[in-house]
Amino acid sequence: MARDYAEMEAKWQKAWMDRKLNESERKDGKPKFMIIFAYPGITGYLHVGHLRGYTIADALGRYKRMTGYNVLFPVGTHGTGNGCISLANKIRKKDEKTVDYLIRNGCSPEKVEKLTEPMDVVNFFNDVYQNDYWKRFGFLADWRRFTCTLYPDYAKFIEWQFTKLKENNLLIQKPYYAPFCPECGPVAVDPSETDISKGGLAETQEYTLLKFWCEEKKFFLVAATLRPETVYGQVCFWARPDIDYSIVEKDGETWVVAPQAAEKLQLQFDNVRTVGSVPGKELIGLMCRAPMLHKLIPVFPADFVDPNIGTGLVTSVPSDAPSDWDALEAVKRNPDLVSVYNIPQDVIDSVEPISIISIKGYGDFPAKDIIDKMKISEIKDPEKFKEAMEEAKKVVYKDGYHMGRMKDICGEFAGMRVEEAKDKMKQAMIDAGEADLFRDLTLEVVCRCGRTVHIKRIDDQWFINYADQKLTEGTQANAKNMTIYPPEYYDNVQGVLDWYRERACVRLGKWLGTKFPFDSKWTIEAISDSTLYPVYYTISLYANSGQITPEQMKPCFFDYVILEKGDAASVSKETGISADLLDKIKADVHYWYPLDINLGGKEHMTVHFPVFLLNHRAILPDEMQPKGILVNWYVTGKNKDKISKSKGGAQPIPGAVAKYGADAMRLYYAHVASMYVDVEWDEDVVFTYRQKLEKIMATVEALVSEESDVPAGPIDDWLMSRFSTHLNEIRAAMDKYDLRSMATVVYYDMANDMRWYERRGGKNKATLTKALRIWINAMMPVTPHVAEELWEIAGFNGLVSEAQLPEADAVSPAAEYGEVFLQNVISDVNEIKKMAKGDITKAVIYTSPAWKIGIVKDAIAMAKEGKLTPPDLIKKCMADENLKRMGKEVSNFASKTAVDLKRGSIEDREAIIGMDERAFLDSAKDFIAAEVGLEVQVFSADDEGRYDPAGKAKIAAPGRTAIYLE
RNA sequence: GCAGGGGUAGCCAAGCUAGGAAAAGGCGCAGGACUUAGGAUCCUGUUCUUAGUGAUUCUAGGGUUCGAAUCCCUACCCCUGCACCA
Repeated sequence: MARDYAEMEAKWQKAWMDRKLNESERKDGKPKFMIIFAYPGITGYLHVGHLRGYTIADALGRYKRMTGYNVLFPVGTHGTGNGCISLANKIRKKDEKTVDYLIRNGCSPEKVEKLTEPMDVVNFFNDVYQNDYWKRFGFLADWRRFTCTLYPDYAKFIEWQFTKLKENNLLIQKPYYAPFCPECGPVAVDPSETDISKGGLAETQEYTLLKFWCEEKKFFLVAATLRPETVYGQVCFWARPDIDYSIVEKDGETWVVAPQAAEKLQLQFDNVRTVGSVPGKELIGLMCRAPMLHKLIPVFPADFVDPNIGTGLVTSVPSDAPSDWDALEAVKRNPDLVSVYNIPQDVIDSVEPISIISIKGYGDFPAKDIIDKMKISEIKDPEKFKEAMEEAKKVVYKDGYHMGRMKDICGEFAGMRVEEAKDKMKQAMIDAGEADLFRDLTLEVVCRCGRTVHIKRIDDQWFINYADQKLTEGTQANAKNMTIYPPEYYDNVQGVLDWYRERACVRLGKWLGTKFPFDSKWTIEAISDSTLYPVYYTISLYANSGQITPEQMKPCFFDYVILEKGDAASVSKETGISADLLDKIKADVHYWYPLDINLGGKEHMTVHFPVFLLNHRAILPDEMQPKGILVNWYVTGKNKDKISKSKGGAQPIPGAVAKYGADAMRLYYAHVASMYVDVEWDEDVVFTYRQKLEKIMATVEALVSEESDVPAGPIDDWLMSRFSTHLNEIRAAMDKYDLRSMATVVYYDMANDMRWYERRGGKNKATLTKALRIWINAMMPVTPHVAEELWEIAGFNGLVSEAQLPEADAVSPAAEYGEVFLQNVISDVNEIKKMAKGDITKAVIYTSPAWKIGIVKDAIAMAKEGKLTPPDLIKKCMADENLKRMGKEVSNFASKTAVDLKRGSIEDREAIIGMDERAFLDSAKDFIAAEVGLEVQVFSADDEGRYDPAGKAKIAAPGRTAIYLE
């Protein structure tokens, strides 16, 4: 049967809106629950992966609604940064890829034309996120409170937040080295490439600049190295003969570096200027004095040197650097050295590798060893050769760092571990004026504007001092009192808070965001303006409705409504907001806060969540500290990588909803795996969830349209007990926010029970009505549209989204046990039937003899007194003359019973004993016969006239029938 | 490097913070029912063995225990985050 999901969804979404279910109002005295998901940054269209966490948040909110809470689930977006600026720029320039991307995701060409201003982009995506994603998924979010970090009222809130940080002495200034675009200012370099167009994997490395004095020319050749500990192994120096180098003046010294490096130096040091240039080939053959060694070494030509990396000059340590080893071998065979550069042969000959570091598993020259081991000399393809060299470098560096020890030749550093020597030698050379520090990126990084990004020193950078000890400890203490899932993160967050240091909180350049209130040349950066914001959702309602204006939202306003500082009259006077309204807002803030759950993707574990906690601790009082954090893992692409929003290719959300229906997607997210593992996106899996839902809908429809009304019997008791059990399971699971377990119960266990009830002939109207009310209600959090539809079909009043989940009745193990027993009998018969040879037409079932029941009863009684042991039980049995006559059979059974009872629960055993198996099976005889396809006879093992040709009956025990087939 | 997570049957995935069921559930596969064309539904089965209560399994190897997928140790392998990125 084809269902129009879109129509069904729209119908119920409208019904919810009409009833204003999503609009959360303070209800004094009613318990509240406030949940948010970490709002998304506006970087383009979202994909099916993002909806995982959002959907879970909505489902949790809905669950809380149906269990007595007044729920607030607000949403917003984060537009800070330059994503929207660059997107608008690209659109303005009609960048083909960008336009394509927009159109492919459903933006009309006319609309694309209009997205040329950053705020247009912001507003466009704010609309897309709310209307095309969240509303389509049926979220009961309070849209009236929607906020965006670029709204003027939000900015007022951020200004206030920073005022508070400053008052608390948590803002500090110090120099900082940042990736910097000459056009846009500092940029974020990270794999998601939000700010940049190339080089997201680049890292900032700290090089040691080594100064080599060249007496002949009166200048320093300056090399950059990552391994200052290897200076004792320097034997020569590499320069590119085919490029020109720059001569720069720095603090009265003359340095030679590649022109690219000269540019970078100017960004990181004062008083650097380029004063001339020198061709690389003129450097070849010069002798220069190596730092630390204080020995003259020759400059040799090398073409592996990259002028874009470091200084474009390299000191050579062939013993430990594979490329140096390789280049040295090559240069020694190069006749140009003598003929072109006039280097004396004895100088060339004197250059020999020096062994300086001993590493377990390597010989004197680790560089040579790794080259041999990886058989790099045999690689012909230049690209692959280069890659192999890189790999070799990494391996030998890493092994050297961890396992290496400095050899005796290394002066005062001899015997030290490399890890330790590295810093000490670096510092020694800096102190001696032979070295300096320099930072560079490992890859070329290009800003979204097209300019190349370099590291720049920024002197007056503002930081939030997250290293503050009191703040850290206070935050850690709060985190210990919070509900944090998964449990690993509960433990882990303590350590994360420990290593949190000062964090840059503002940046220069053209960025969207709030201006730094103490110096407007700075803009508050993206992480720092998204830490305390959940509390703002309690206020945004009033700004959005125009009851208060940004101009009125002065610090004293926030002080009053959030921190309860000041008095209404004077704040009212200063802001122009009526005292009544001030008090109303204040009451709202303190009704909804603290935040109960902040849910976000796992990427937030070391970024957003810690600063979220820290800022709350820094600014808000104890009673407003957050209560919970939930972390969700990703939906990944086929190759286990995160589905990238920028790279496209992922299923656009509106298409997926149209194809599978919102509820199938919701069920998929809730049930496909634990929240705490990554899931590979697979449309076929979503489809099976859709089928599952359709099956359930068909089942309910069939049950509702059932005409007959069979009187209630044991199977009705069974179903009611099962549903009570399930209600308990649901509540237990949701106490741990375990949506997946809850969904298993609702969509699988309960569905199976309904099917079994029907199979057993259950058709009692009252039972069905009660069961359906529970079942459909339990579906509401995960599949609200389907639940509403079924709720209506079943004839229940109102909206299920407003209904309260019934409390569980008492669970009856006895009522549940009968069916378990029955299923065991059937599966045993089937099992034996499979094994038996020949035609089987009849099954004879024997129930336990009375004496065994008696023994179990005795055993239970003894167990309850806590003195059940096999010998005692046997003794008691043997006191009975009738039992004694059966001897060994009795003692065997008794000891087995005693052991069994120690494991299983006594309640279950009592349920078994409490049942008249014979009567029960008699009543179910026809059902068994139909299930196994055999004629069925039932006897008690005690029946005198039983049919028992194989003598099977004696095997029968309570809970376990004996079976004979023929 | 620093910090952390994990290896479960053909696949996905529970269970493993409280040790006691060949190991939930789903998918896939096989057989059957129904009855038909739908990416159906419903039963049954899906380690080996066997007229059922047996044997061997949860990366590998040790250990603790009456008993371990679950606790401890070792090895191998995989993965994640790491700060002006939300």
